[in-house]
Amino acid sequence: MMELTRKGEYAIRGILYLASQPLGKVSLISEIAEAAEVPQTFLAKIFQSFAKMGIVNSYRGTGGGFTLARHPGKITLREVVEAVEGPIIPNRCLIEGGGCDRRGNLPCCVHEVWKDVQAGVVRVLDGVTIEQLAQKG
Amino acid sequence: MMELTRKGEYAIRGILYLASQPLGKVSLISEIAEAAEVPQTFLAKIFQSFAKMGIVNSYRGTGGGFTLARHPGKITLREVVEAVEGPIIPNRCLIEGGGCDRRGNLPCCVHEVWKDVQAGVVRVLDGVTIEQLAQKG
DNA sequence: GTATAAAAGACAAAAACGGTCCTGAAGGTA
DNA sequence: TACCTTCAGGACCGTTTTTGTCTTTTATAC
Repeated sequence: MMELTRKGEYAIRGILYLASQPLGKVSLISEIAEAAEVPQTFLAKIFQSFAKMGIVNSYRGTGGGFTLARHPGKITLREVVEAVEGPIIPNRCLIEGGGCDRRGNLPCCVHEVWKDVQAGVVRVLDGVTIEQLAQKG
Repeated sequence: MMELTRKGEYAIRGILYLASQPLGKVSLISEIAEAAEVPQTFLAKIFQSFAKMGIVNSYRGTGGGFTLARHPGKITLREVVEAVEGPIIPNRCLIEGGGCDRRGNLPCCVHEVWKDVQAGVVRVLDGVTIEQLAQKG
């Protein structure tokens, strides 16, 4: 249960490669894919998501590629994971805005527990930057 | 990401029904399914898992059915969820026993983070019993 | 213009999810 | 013994998600 998919795994590997490069250096997706050992076309999709979320900048044409959009110390693991996997939601009932009980419009009896789980996971992932991860190697 | 499946949702609903019944009362799967609004054959599979994990007792033949195997205050939400969804493992690397780094037999740089996530989730779910949930519900 | 590189979308195999159905086994009951 | 009840176990099946690939388009540099 609660398992990260390959996409999330690849996303982390890809962004960590960028973080390991000199700040501001533009990297090709082919280069990142090779270094991170991820299928190139799949990684391209992942980096599209990153670009949309403002985690990386993308440049087209000759000399194009990707750079981090911010200092790696300002990018959290949570952002990276959520960019490709969507928000961290242990149960649908957290989306339905409190009307999750089957007999009415109140929160179900597990609602608060899922909120606690969510908060716990978010706190851990928000507490780690890709700079910290990159330093560990 | 990290979403509970229907199976987990149904599992909780089913066990909560049992917890709401007089202690020791034997309930038919058909009765539980109707009360919990879950497809009966599907719920039957779920209760098979419960029985294997020692959460419920099952009895066959006339007068058979299911009872809780323990007092509801001694059954945690974690047990219920894990019985049907498997162990809480945010990343495969937690299974591989430390050899998750691509360049060798060491833990990867995110390993400790996943351990923290896992520990956090487990702590929350272990802190809630189905008795507590049943009282609220 | 032309080469380069990312963006976007269509497509597809494989796995997981969300069930159903059927047979068998175990336990009562007459 | 025969029969009925109830759970156990496995086969099956449609749908969705995952894990990609491939092709076309768009933006940019030279």
